[in-house]
Amino acid sequence: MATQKPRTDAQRRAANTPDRPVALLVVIFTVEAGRLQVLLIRRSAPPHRDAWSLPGGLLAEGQSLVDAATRRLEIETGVRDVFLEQLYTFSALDERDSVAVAYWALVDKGSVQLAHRDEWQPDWHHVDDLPKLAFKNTTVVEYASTRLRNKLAYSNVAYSLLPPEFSLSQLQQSYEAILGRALDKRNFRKRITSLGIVEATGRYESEGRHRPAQLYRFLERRPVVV
Amino acid sequence: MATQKPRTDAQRRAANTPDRPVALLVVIFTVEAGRLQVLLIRRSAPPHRDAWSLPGGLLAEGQSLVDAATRRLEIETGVRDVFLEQLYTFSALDERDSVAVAYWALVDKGSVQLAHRDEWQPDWHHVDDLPKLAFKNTTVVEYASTRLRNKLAYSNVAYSLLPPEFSLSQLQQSYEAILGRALDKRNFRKRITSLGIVEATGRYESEGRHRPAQLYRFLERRPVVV
DNA sequence: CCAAAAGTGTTGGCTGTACACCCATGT
DNA sequence: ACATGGGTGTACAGCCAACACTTTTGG
Repeated sequence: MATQKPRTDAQRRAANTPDRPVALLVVIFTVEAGRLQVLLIRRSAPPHRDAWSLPGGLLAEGQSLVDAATRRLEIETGVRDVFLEQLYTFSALDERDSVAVAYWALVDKGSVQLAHRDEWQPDWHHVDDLPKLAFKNTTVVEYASTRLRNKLAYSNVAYSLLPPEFSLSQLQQSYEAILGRALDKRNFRKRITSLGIVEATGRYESEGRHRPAQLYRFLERRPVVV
Repeated sequence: MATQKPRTDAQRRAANTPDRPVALLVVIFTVEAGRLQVLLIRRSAPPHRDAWSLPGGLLAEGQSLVDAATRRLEIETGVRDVFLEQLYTFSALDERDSVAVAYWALVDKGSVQLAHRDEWQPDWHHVDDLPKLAFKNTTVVEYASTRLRNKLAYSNVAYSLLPPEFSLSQLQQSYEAILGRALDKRNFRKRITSLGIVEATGRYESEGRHRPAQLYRFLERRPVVV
């Protein structure tokens, strides 16, 4: 029967369908040093004081889900216009009767400026070496990691992990970090270039004592399914 | 920062994060007569009186999302233990400040017994010929149809659309109804049997004046990704 | 014997995978 | 000259798509 007209509190209680706290979580991934990392916040208030948890908060009045997620992402990292997608909606993550809508995002660590706060301090953590997390946030991170690994295979999501120009080696390192295994260089380059999601810029990156690398960029800096 | 301890109403209002109505929708698909159909409810109360909408309702106190979806599905169709999965969470579907969590399900029409009510009467509708729907439910149905078409390619979800024993022709007809195009018979049979998701039962269906068809069953009557 | 639906194989193209060496640069 | 990482081609296997006729049954 879907939703109806606004009701009084009395009506809601009578029907046993009270309004609920709606929480929003964001799983923010980045890749650095060949490892997949996730942004966590150190809790400075109970419950789970001093434990880590995912960034999030309650949905403000009149706020849409995607707005809340975009806002939270920008608050924590300073970045906008990156890959950000709904992940899943959890109930019973905490002891209360809340519903938690999770989003996930990919960011280029180089363009992130983490929030500085005295409390609720954010920091990056390796996904395969997480501390104890508050609530059931470990489940949420695992769910997001699986989605990311799957999505890597049939989309250009990686555009959001790297600076605008990058070498194919950098891209391959990102893939390897996420998938947790080495990829064959020739096959990787063949596949990526034949997918038509990147193009060479003609510029070269020369850093360190080796041959300069051709720089590429993504044709689209928004989600594309291939 | 995720969720915290229960707050007073005064605290919620001060933080501008009031609790919200949480609605649950279920997109229930079936296949019959070579068409993909979806279950809709005729609204007998405002708003959108006499329009059709998806079955749903507000989340009861202490109820988890999957429980609410399971319950709603059983209320409308009488069936349990079928494919049922979370689809997406929408905000701003209606004029209120609600959040709507949509699920989707696949049922075998033969085992469905539609609810009979004086009001809120449910009925099947062809997906490619929907009436005007209340709220933004057309969006929800399209989203679910897309998910279904995708999932058909790499899972055994169809187990939930057919009786326990069925012929490969029946299965193919279901696929064709969902995908909206004809499939090659030999390739279809080769693919399905080589996926190892079905096995022959040794029994035969003889109905009508033609050659009896070998009956098959799904090895697993729960979601499996292949 | 006719209508209706079941059942069955082969081929060509494409895609993915395995695999090893030479090159350009800076020190 | 050497260490570092960049860049490249081929061969084989598996998968998918196209394609048409024979068989069994009931009427």
